[in-house]
Amino acid sequence: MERYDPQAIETKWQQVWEDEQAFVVPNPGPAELATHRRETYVLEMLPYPSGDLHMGHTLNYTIGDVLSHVRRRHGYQVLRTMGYDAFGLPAENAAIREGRHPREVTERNIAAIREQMRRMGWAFDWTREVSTSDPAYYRWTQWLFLRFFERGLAYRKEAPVKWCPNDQTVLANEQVIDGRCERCGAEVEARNLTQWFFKITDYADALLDEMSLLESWPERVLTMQRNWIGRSAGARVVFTVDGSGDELPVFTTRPDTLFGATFFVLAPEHPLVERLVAGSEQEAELREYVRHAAARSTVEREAKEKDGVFTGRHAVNPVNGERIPIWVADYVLMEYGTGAIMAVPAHDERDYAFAERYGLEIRQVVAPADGSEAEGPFVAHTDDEVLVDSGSFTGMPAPEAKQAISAWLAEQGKGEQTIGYRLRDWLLSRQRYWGCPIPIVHCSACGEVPVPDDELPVLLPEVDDYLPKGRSPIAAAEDWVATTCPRCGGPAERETDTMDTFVDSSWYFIRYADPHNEHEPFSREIADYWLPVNQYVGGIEHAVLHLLYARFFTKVLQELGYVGFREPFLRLFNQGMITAGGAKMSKSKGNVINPLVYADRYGADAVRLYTLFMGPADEDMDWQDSGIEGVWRFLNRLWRVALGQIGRESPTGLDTPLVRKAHWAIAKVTDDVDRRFAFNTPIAAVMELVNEIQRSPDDPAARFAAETAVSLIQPYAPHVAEELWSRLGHERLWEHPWPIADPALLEEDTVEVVVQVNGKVRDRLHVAAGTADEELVRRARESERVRGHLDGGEPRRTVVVRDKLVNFVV
RNA sequence: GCCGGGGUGGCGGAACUGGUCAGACGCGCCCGCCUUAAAAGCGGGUGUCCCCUCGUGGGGCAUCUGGGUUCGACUCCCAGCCCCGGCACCA
Repeated sequence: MERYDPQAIETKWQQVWEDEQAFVVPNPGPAELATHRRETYVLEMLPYPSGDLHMGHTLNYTIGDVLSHVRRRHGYQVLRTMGYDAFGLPAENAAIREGRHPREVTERNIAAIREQMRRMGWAFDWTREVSTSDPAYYRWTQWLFLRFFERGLAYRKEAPVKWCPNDQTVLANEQVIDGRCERCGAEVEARNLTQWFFKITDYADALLDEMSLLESWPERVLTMQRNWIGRSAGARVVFTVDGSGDELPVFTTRPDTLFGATFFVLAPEHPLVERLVAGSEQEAELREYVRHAAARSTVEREAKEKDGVFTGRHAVNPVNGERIPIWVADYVLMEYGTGAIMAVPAHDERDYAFAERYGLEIRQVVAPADGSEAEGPFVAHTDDEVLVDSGSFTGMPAPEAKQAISAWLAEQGKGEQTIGYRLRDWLLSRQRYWGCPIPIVHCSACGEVPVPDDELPVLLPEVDDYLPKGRSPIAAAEDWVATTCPRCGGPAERETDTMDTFVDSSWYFIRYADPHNEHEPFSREIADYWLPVNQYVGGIEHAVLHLLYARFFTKVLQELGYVGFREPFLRLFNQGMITAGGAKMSKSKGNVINPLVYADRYGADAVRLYTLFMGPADEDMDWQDSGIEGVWRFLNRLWRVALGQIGRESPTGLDTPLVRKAHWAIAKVTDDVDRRFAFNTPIAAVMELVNEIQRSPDDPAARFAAETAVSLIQPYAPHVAEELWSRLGHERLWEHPWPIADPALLEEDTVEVVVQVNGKVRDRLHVAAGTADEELVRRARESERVRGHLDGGEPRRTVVVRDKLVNFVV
């Protein structure tokens, strides 16, 4: 018999699919737009095009492939394509290293990864491919930016960044180690830079509340997004600086503890610090503390013990006029709330630790209603607490006091009830070359002026050096920077920052619907036809940023009238990580598994099959070479079993054990994929079927069973399935209707009923399905084995589950 | 610390809404067939302990630990231990 030769088979069918445009799905015509076909959109996260396809991609796209093949064969038009998140730092670094243009590096990598993806046989509509670094794409990223700008959702403000004075570059938090630059070791400085932001904070509530519109997202992702947004109800309370009367607003979730505020703390970055200490005896010490705090990484700030410096000044508590000392301490963050807190050491652990260290007063103002004493900070927060030592609010239950004190403050004009968020605006400026240019012109007369739509795209200029030198590398292109103001015609300068690549990937899934549109980013009709995405598949690492930004973009686009939906991704599936030897794959560990190496040895089908057979796709899985050999053997067995059926009859209307096994497998595979998102157990089911066929050479339904096995394995191993299908005399399995299990063949005529005594199985009965309870009990009591365990006594109780068991309790 | 997910044979895992002696499927290992031999393939066995008249025998114990609910628990509840992931001076 001819041997299974995956390489030849895979090359052959990949060519057929390409020639036949098998997975190309055209956009609907005007008539179809109105009626809506049976369509669905399966999307996998846009890959960054590094040169090599890795295991994460392989798992991601194989899951998507199974889902889309099954849906296509259920009769859906399936939109599914591929693209590249092609801007970004790695290409820029490679370009610097290799002395080439980032575009060249990126194009080379795209060509390589595209080839590798084709080698794996994934069914994408390649005619819809997009690349975010393509001017035909980023033109529309710029166009969308301008719409955000017009709406006041893109704005500039000064924001502190970590700065390496030696490398002349902005550092991300994770690039700062012990206050020093990760690369050169220079002491990091804080620096203020005017940068672009998106006003995502305006959408904090929508991003939280509209989670209810999602059909099925993993709970852990929703939780992470909720925590990230961090909404908490509280009050704004305005303290004042004693003497100057400067206002010091704070945000607190515990207005009920206002009478317990015994000191006040400012973040080191707080703008008022400078003025408070100017000329005081604490000035030198404070400056030193502030300078040091600024250079510290957040990680370091968290790890160290709480410390701070007294400013010598005092704040006035609006509720009782009390003077309390103002300290500066880096446990207060400028980014959250107002950058200042009222410290209530009796009811907050951090304030308590600080107060203990510096001997500050600790005054309890909330107590359990039962009068019990608390040790340390009393932070317990239950509904049966009452206020003590709190002026006219004394004795009031804490929840009520929160309202009452907030209301009182509002009356006095000293505060109000409010809501705080952890979420901050999205800083989108990057002082980098390889990104989408921000289409803004700075004019000394007119200010920030948008580049007119008909001048888009603003193309990246050519420069010699991609290293940042205290400003974006683009700034070196002086001829490009110098321009005229679109509004007044006077001399002006182009914005030289580029956009965060998360902007590029916040709308690509809509572009996929209408990728060649030259007049607009996408047609609303076509977008609304395909979207929202029915099934999104990707890694958990994007649980917050990408998914949150894409949700934000979609809401804005809906409000601008460009799309008719509020949420982009109705269902989300997060795949687990594939490890090797129990450890995350990394070059430094030398344990990277290259899927292409295995595809060369065992074929792409075996690699696809094994990545899903390893375990539940949403959990981490460990790669084992012996495992892929197992699926390789299975494919060989399937090959022999199927070829053995060529020329054999396939009578209809049979009811044999193999027919029943085949229908069982159909039901199992279909339910597992469609309902459970389980991809490992369907493979096991087909294995069982194939084993069964092999053991029943004389069953007249052997051919039917073999064809069913081939049909069911197609979404996983499409090449070998297609080859066998064609050798069995059929064609185009990829569009052949998905098999349907016959319910009559799933029901068993006779069932095995277990007979238990006190929950322990003592015998088994083979009876007709649906046998009446009384009959079951009668037969069970006749059993020798059961009688032995009943000891002649009468059962105290008898439990019967029809078709399953009889349990005697004695 | 908080949030989320886990803990089942030698290994990866199955058991979906509490119900057929838990362990499908695959790996590994053992025995056999085929072969001059090997590879491949095929057949059989494989949680653990005990008893025996050794068989298509009988029994005990087993899903991290300890309790509980139930006729019946891998599955539900309580307490604890361990592992993985995420977040975190968030006021």
